[in-house]
Amino acid sequence: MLQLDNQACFPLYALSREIINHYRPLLDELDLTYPQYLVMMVLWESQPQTVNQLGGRLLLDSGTLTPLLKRLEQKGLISRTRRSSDERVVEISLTIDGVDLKSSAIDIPGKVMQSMNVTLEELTELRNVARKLLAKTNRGCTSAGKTE
Amino acid sequence: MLQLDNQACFPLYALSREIINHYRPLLDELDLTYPQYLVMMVLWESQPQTVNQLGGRLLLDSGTLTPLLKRLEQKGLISRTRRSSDERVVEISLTIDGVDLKSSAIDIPGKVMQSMNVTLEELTELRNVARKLLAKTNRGCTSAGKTE
DNA sequence: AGATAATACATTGTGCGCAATATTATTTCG
DNA sequence: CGAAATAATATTGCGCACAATGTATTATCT
Repeated sequence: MLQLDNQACFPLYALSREIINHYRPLLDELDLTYPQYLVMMVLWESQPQTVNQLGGRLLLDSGTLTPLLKRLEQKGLISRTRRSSDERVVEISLTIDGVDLKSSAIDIPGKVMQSMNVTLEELTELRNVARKLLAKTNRGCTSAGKTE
Repeated sequence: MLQLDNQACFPLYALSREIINHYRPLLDELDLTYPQYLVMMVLWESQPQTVNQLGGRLLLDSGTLTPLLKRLEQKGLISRTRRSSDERVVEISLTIDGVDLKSSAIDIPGKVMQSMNVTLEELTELRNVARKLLAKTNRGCTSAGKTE
């Protein structure tokens, strides 16, 4: 019928923005945007990582990441250094401040859940549905998933 | 654990972008962006609508909509006219071309489903989960739903 | 080794999203 | 009625996303 409510994509698009809006006041305290927070989270998991590795994990290209990483560098949270054995590659490492920021971020997911007034079950359901479809449409890209 | 894969928001954020990326080549043929397509869809349902009404439906504010609507106007798909009985309000109507474009858009959802290689059941599940959470976090805003 | 291709990142330009603020028009209230 | 409050849209500025292109650097292939 080509109606907004019949589309699967619109609720997804709207909900994604809505959730990020709930992150915003919490991330403001850390002086991070949501994409910057994602990059930091990936680096808190494993470090250092190349721009390519970050992009593979977050499904973002250098056109998005390069300026974002420069901003994180300016904030003193990361360092960007060319790999000596391959000057094409830029390795992203956390600074002390970058590592330390994790402790301030640790309670953000809980607070977001609370402010959105949703249960863990609902979020888990959402996550599973989204991950399933993401895996289908994005063959291989998230494959670096030795995270668990 | 503050890991990317534990977050509900990241798969949602990534999947939302991923789906929109599948819309892109199809929308390119209509010279529409995804948000522009959403606005057109809302107008195809009901017309005319004020900027506020569109924003309430799509959860977007005038800071996003005003320039977007100007671009749709430039393309000759909509007209923007101040309501004479209340000069604050801008009414958005479809032009003939705007109405006609619907027939070219009618088969987009099916093509997207196909290109993403997902089933209708999966999309329905995704839509229902997303709508449920959207309704919870967004009390009242989608209430203008006389669309069914 | 030298040309060609491939790789990794950077740059440019466009269009969102959103906060903050401005502008104009209407309501409300004393 | 006139001032203050409210409402609807517009403007400005910043940071993504993404396409297209550019620039080094490394790999490949005679």
